[in-house]
Amino acid sequence: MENSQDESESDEQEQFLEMKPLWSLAPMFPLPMGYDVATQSTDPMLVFVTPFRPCTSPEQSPASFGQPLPKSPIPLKATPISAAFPMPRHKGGSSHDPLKDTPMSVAFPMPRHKDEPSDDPPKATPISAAFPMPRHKDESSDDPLKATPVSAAFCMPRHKDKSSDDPLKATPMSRSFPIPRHEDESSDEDYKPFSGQKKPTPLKTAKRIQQAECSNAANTKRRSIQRSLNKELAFSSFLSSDPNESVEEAMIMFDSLRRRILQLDEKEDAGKRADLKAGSLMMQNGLRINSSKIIGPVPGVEIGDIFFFRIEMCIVGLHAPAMAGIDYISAKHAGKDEILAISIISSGGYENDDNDTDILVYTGQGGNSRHKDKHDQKLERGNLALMNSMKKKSLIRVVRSAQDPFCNSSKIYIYDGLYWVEDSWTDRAKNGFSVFKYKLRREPGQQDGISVWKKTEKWKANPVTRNNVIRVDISSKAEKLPVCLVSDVDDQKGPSYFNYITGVEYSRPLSKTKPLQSCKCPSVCLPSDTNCSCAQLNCGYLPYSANGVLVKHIPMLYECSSTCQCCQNCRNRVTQKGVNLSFEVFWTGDCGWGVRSWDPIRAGTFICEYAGQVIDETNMNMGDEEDEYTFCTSWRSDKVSRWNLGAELLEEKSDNTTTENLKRLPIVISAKRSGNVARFLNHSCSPNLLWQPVQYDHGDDSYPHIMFFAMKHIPPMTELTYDYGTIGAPPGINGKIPNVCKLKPCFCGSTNCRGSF
DNA sequence: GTAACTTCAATGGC
DNA sequence: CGCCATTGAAGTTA
Repeated sequence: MENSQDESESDEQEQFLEMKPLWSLAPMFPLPMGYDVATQSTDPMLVFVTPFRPCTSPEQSPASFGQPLPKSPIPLKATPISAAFPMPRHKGGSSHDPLKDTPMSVAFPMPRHKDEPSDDPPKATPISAAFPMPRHKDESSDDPLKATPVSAAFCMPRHKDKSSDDPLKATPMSRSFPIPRHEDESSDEDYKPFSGQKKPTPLKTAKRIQQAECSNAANTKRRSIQRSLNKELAFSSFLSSDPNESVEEAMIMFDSLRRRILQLDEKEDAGKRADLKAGSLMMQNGLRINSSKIIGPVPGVEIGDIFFFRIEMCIVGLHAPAMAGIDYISAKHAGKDEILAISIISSGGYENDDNDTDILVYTGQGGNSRHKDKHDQKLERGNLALMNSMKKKSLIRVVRSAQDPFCNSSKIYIYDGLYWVEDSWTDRAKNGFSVFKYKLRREPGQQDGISVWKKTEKWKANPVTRNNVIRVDISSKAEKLPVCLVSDVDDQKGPSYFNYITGVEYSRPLSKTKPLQSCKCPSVCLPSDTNCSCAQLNCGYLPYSANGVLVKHIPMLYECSSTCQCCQNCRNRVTQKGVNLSFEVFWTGDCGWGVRSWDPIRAGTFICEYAGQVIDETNMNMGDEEDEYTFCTSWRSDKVSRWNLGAELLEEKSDNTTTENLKRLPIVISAKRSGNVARFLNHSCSPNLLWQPVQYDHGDDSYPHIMFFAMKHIPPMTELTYDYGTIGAPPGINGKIPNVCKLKPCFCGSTNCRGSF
């Protein structure tokens, strides 16, 4: 994986090569950066073994060679544009550029919402108040607030009374500061954020109760479960000063909450709209970012970032309205006499499907309510804002949507950067009423967004259309989908030879002390069935959501086994069914070969197993040299525990058992001679994958399968990485293997990079 | 196909 | 005018 590439070790490799022809295409190559390969060791994670899977044999698939591609091997996700400020307009118009005129204004905090939680929720409140805020560059302003900049900051729950210091008036910026509140935290009731009613305000108590009663009566059958956050835990979140990290944390927290709420609700047979529950819980607790509306890029959100729910874009400040497709800044807050559009979401209804991804024809809003009479669209609200933006040549963020390839009923939203309105006219909708149309053009010079999707969709349909393919399928059909080997850089022929297998191979028998789990559930295991013995093993819940995503990281995950009575469609069988994504192994440059996916990946999705030969740590000797193709469990990233944070916020008390109980396992897996795509996963200090021990085919818990899952939503063509390193390498290994502690320089590029691993 | 749900800007009362 | 409670608009999700 990382740096030292295969190529480095020539000697050994040659031997391998000789033995197997297969796809030996890849002879060795010069070492990339001069590392001494021999010393590289990875040390890391846990490991273990599992049942075996036959090694696949190698019949090679015909390698196809593509033509040279432009080089930019990796679409870096650097933050494009200036992360902080809106870009200068392009051609004419600069003078009108709203941005220039009033830069600050864009950063104004939005008006608060009256009923912020503060008043009532004794429980809900505090949280955010303590967060430091992330800063970003706009500080420039002369704003007195200097200290903490701005907008980027989290919005906190505010309190209404304290008016005097009300930020609004005096210094707009300040609003975004977290302000701890004390007083009224205690309100009379035990408010739970997501009760059926809307946010209560004290004065409305009577009405609220009334509403609640009504709604309870109406909902006898589908109970709405109230949940609240554990404040103490919430404190620890969002501490980063880096907008990218803050956004990441908010997104991770949201989905963790959402998955856990769904899991809890399903157990009580009341699951519904967990996205809204998680979202409003965060909003009401001030756990959101970039709440001040701004024109231009949103700090921490990059072009190409994907979202699976509308409310996610609201939480990170990309697009505030919960439903409306056009977000705009009101005249008052913009300090102007007109409202201006700041972002739109194209849901796909009118998408012109030319391959021209720089143009978007967008339909205005309104006139199409299902509950009221249809009518002509009016030039007001979003429609008016877009018209004003056209006149001012003001930039607008555009979010496009695509069908989720793994879920027919859902959509994925892709942030595609800045556009400006070039033209507008009225048109006649199918229902006969008139609608506004706006032609938007993408600002040139931005990194790829939706255009990446067009390419990957084509490649998925036919991998040969991918340029610079070295081999169409290095798995030789061992995987359900081809694993493409590509290099957008000349001179790379491929990694040295290895045998592609999809699982682990054991060198000695596993302990049979513990019987295989076997539930008696008929058909499929159900979340509400408290008798399911498999659910009991997994801390009392089915570990996956209905769509197969991992809910929480747990010490050991037990999937249903061959002795369970449930069928293959049971939701508790996920990793045992193998890889489901279209991967490509590509040349990264500094980090050697890496892995990325042509599919968009939702947080919690199963990625792949760490396949290889299981070596018992205690049996390792000098001959078993640790190298970059070795997996062990010594290093655990703290990000893994943070991945569970949202879920833990819902618990009555914080039991850190999940993460604390993780013990190092004796298993060590070597993927040097045999392995799968996982052997090419690189290290990153800011990883997007985590590994989870999983058992389904044997009872030896010291040697579980090591399964990788996505920690966040991962756009197509983004490198997949996990955090591993030598820090914390087991003493046993250190003693036996020289050089194991030698750190390798890290090129992950994340802001919190440790520099080496 | 329907039901249930959200946030925010605008409005209107005091 | 300022404050704030209420209303209406917008569409997504399962």
